Amino acid sequence: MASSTLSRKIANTLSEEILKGELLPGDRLDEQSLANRFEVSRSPIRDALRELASTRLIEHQPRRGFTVATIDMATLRNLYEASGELEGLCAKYCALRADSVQREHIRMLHQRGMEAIRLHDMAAYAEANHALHRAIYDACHNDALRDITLDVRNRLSMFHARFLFSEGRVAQSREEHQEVVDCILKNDGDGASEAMKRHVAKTAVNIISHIVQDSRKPTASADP
Amino acid sequence: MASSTLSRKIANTLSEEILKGELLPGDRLDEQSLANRFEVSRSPIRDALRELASTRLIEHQPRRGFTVATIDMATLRNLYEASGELEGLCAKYCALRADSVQREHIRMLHQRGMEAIRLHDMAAYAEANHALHRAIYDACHNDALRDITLDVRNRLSMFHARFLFSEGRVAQSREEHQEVVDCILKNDGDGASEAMKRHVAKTAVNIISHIVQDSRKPTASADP
DNA sequence: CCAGACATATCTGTCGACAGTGTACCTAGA
DNA sequence: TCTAGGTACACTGTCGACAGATATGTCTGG
Repeated sequence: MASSTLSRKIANTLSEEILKGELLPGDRLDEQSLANRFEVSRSPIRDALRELASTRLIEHQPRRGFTVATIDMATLRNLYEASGELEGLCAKYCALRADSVQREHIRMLHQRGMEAIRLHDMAAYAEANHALHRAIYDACHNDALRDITLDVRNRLSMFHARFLFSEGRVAQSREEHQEVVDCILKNDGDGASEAMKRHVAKTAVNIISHIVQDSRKPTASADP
Repeated sequence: MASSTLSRKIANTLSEEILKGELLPGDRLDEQSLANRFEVSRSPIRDALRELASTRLIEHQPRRGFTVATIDMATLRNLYEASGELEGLCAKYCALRADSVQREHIRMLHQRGMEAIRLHDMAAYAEANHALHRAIYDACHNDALRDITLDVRNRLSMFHARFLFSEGRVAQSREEHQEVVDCILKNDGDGASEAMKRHVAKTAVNIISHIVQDSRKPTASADP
């Protein structure tokens, strides 16, 4: 996936690092340091940062540079609310419009997730989970809606990249997915929408409790 | 509203020109020409263009520069569908959460629109219409949802900036607004959502027919 | 010992310049 | 006259440099 320009490649690299949690919210993105690291001048770095800012993964303050996006609890709740509604919409239109190939693909991805659970492979489950959600966006037959929904999902995923699902949560998540997939395969748009909204809401509660718990830990300090 | 950096000012200026229809879809945005026009170097122009691209008002193709965004009919329909759902959500949450000041503001803006109709002042109506929709986004008490909805609305408005509402459509629009506002003032979330979706859908049909009609006109060609 | 002012250093915003690529025009041949 | 090839131009991507602004660290006074 070699993009043509340097800035595009750099933007992709930084994007992945943020989504993987290698760059954490609040981290400064220094133009000079990045220029040194990628062995280019500041120009392509600036272009890449502006491009990344468009996805809201990083923030820009005039004369203060770029930082990996941070978030307050209120915005996090708002984003999860929006995400639930958007994913619900995708699920609804998916149930009403997906063709047979797309339905089979969704069924298969759900099964792959269950297989990962059986093997207690949490990384594989996270992968299958992500793929399932994406397949639903793709099958809603509305590219604009798909793009918006995916942007919100990415914005959220960068904040819980470092939290692995617990086995208990995964089992619950599987059941919720089951409902969504059943409704989609039955062409039940409203059912799929409601099931997906419930699923996202429960995920939100789970993640938010993790974050609250995490923020109570004392920050690491250098002891002599 | 003087922003601190040159690029921010330039981005705002260009954004307004696109939204007003002074720059039309497909127009090339030449870095050199813009640099000459604003009497700056290409650097702040590049920054401004990248920033504008984040709103999807303009498009960027590597080594081919920036152009004012164009759209095909399928994407237009998708955007209107997404817009209807998003505005419906804003209306729902607005009906459930708006405080008394916000409700009064919405009622007032609706009345201002009706006053504009009585005076046959289409420009004032367009202004009041836009203000009413924005007030509803603001009162949904979810900034993330508001931002997403506004972005979609702006993306759409650049394509019908040059079509003035007909008197007939305006009268119809007023009735649809009445339904939405009534539901909001009654705290009827689902009613407001459905009314708003119907309103956007009818607007979409109206605008799309205008655009189809417009595209059938022969394009102006230089006759010697 | 703490607070505030000053000086230093780093970083961003902006500028001008060069090289490579894409486009358009012009010419030559069928 | 139309097509194909080549050439020239214009534009974007990238680079290095300078000036203004912000943040940091230090010093002095209370």
